[in-house]
Amino acid sequence: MAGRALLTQLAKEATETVTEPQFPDKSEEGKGTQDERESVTRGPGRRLHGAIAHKLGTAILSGQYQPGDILSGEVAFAEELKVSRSAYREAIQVLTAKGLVASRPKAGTRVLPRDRWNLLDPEVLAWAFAGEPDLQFVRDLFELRAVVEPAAARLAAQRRDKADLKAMRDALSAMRRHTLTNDAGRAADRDFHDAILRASHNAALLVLSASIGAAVHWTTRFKQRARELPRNPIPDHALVYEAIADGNGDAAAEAMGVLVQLALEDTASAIQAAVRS
Amino acid sequence: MAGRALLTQLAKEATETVTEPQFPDKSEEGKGTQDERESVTRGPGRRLHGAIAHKLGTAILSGQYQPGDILSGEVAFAEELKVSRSAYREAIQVLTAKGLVASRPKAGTRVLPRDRWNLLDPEVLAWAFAGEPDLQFVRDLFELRAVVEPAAARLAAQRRDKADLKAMRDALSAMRRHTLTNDAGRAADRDFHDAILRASHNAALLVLSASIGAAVHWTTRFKQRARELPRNPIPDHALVYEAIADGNGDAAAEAMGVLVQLALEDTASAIQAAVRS
DNA sequence: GGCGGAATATGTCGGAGTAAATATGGAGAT
DNA sequence: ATCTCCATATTTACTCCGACATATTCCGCC
Repeated sequence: MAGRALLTQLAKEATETVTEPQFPDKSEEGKGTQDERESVTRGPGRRLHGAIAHKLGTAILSGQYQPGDILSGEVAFAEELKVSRSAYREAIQVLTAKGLVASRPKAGTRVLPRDRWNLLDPEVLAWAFAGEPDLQFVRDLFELRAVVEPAAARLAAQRRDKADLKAMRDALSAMRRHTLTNDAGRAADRDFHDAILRASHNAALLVLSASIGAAVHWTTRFKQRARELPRNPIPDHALVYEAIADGNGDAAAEAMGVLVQLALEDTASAIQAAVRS
Repeated sequence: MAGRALLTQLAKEATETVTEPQFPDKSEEGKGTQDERESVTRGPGRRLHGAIAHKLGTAILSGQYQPGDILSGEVAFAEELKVSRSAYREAIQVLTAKGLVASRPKAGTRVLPRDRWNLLDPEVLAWAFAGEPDLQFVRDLFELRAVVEPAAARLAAQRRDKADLKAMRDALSAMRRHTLTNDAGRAADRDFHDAILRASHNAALLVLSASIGAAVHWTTRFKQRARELPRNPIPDHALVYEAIADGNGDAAAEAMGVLVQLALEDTASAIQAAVRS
């Protein structure tokens, strides 16, 4: 049962990518060379099929497998990964549920074309940003924010209740306390945007909060690298809050529009810097 | 092996979900009775775990299981369904991937709160509309359309290429030929909106096309019931096309805005009628 | 060229054993 | 006597294995 070695390696690679996003770990794709340091991190709470799904998902999102490619057969692939066929199959079911692959008897499991992928699924989003992110896709996500968030702010201005406003105030004060230079501050930023989406009282928009939040989180990594944080975002956020509190939908949409626009510019320049280096 | 009976029953139940937006198969099954229940009796390409996922998914979306509820254990539930634990587990993995449930050893499998559900996943959307649809959710989806589609039209006006315009023209002429009274016409309608989303050349927006398209498809069931189709939608659609062809983003967004607004009103009145009855 | 059988990969099954999280109980301290 | 803390027990999901069933595809046959 030497197969356990690779299993722990897989599990470690996939440590907590969804809820607590951290570095996508640069595990170097060590091929067969496995390191037998198992007891160090103990058993990561990760499930095996989740780890396999993560591995295959990132491989697909990074273009390692391209649409139309056919994966090796179940038995072969499972044996190669040193896992049982059951675990491999459950991982494939996850990928299938997210529209990444489809399998049919005799035909094998093939990667679906990109437009079938659920790119807004938080987990898929995490996989997309696990490696080198596609700059074009980052731009697309910001365009989505620029479309959705101002509209959500407008609705929020019309429908917010006291609890919504309190959530925004709390997030705002947390942002003031921690600033955006640390994790707590960035979490507060997410909470603020999430509170606005919630205040829109629209389930369909709220679902996008998870996707947008994930996108924001991953793109802030770029901003960190380029450690120029010239702008103080608090006044802009406060402006959005006050417009929503006043019930002024147009002003809220306008203020949120500039907010996203500024974030886009910051990120764009940060990406430029990253590309240049 | 007498358990097979329930299996085929499950498979049959799941045939109408049509998670393959690929080609709705232009033969259209011809059935005179306007779909109503297109359970074509035949459940061929359907997998067992897919059927179980459908059954549980609809049960959750319909509120039969509420957030926080704990499902019976694997062995018990699998035995109750007369399926193997493997099939049941693979179904659970699908639901987990879509954020509907989460399972942990000893704690069991519990239904997650609504805001963790991937409501925009096409399959989840289908489950949501499998039973009596939530009127509030329908309204939310139309608000999402009202937000996304005009913005997509504006981008499309700036970025469309010849192929995009051709796709729109083809869909438009197909709409003229078939009118919206039959499936072919409605499919052309979907194609038109899909072509616009594609012309925005934004992957994030395009993903919403599948969700929006599914939402449109399910809501049209209401419009069918209320068989009043007073408005001729062609001029409105043509207006959108011309604005995009002209590269006039503002006009395209404006025209698309009224289009969605009209669709919302039609659906609202149809729902009113349905509720009254 | 259409048709039917063989090959092959996915799909399904049942059981056994492992790992993890909760519940339980007891020992010691306050 | 009550509380805290820790070891243990138990329950449940997780993983593995080997076999059989089923559905497609492919190829030879008519």
